[in-house]
Amino acid sequence: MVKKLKDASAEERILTAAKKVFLAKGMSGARMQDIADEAGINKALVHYYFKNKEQLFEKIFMELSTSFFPKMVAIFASPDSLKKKIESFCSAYIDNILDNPHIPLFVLNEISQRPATFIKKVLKVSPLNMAFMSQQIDAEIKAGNIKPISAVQLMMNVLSMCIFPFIGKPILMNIMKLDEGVFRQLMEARKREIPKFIFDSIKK
Amino acid sequence: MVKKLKDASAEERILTAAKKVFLAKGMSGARMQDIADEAGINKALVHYYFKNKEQLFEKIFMELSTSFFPKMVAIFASPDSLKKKIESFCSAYIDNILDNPHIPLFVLNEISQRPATFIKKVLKVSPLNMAFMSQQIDAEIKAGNIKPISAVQLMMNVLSMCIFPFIGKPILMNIMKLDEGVFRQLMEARKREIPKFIFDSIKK
DNA sequence: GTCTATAACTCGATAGAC
DNA sequence: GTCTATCGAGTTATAGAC
Repeated sequence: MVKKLKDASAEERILTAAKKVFLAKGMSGARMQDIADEAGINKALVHYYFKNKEQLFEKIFMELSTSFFPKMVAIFASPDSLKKKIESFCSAYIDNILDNPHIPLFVLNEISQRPATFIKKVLKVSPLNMAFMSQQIDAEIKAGNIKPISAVQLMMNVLSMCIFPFIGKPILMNIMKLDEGVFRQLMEARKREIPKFIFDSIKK
Repeated sequence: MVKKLKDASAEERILTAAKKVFLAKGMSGARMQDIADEAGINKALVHYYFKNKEQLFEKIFMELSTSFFPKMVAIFASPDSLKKKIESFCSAYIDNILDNPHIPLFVLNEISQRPATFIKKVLKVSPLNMAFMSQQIDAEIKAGNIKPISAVQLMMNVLSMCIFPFIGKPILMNIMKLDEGVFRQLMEARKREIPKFIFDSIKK
């Protein structure tokens, strides 16, 4: 049975609140008081359930980063063609980010803040081996199916075009005179536009 | 006459130190003590030259954001062909970021934190009108020089591919097994690879 | 202009009543 | 399990000596 938010346990309400506050303000900008207020409970209770801010943050960070580094393995390790994989990835990944557009900036910012602390933890939970994908690209080139291109450059292009618009969203909306609705439509369209753009570039 | 850092005035040393500390930790993570230490002076002196943290931050933020939103106007408003402009932009802009690779994440993060506060200020100093560029793309399509593509999507692709690798640098280096030197080489190569990738895609 | 000392305040964390 | 009250460390900012 699905509980309403107000009926959720204190612990669940804290986690939901912490996710919202950390996403919006980051580790150093978030306040335990903000989280308690957002959860509608007392600050002391946050410490009752989670020993300290760091531990609560890490729990939220791991949860959010597994969303940002999703089960790409499933897509990338599949036996599909390169084209199919890139199409699947762009579509699934943009859909994924559309559900919570603040995750990319949050995750990349916190990782940049403390790479030694987080990169290993993140990649342990979401192993992201690009070697197979890289080999497949090289194989397609060798087979004469696509034009020569550096596999790393191509993978950077895919990731860049899918993720960056969400990171630069406020400024992009402003300089390109977009409103919230149009921005969303553009991102929906990118699920098809990016693969098209890529294969127009590398097809022979 | 160019002064050495140690000989620079206290005010200059504070600005240099503040730039370094804010870039590394952001507004909420930076400490006035960090800045004083980095400048090799007393904390009180920072307040003597700059009334408070907010004012010092804003000065640094404006300086760094004018580097992030550079004189694109000069490039975009030039009478050059679309191809020439995109080549010029990628080359100049990637060179620009290579000089201080932490600027993009810093600027985009602080803007996301307080869009209402900063977007107007930033765009007042660095007016970024994409309308002309957009019109030129549409004109090239109409003239039959390039394939049909949404101008906004194309501009997003250019910006994404130039900027994103610097934002995702720690994680990209890790999942693609790159070291610092190889990363730099890849970015140097992108100055040419991105325009090539784009025009392979949209040329007829 | 630069420093020491400290006031004023914020915030994470704990003690202890219920 | 949840609350009120408060401690104590850390931080911004100021006062005042030199």
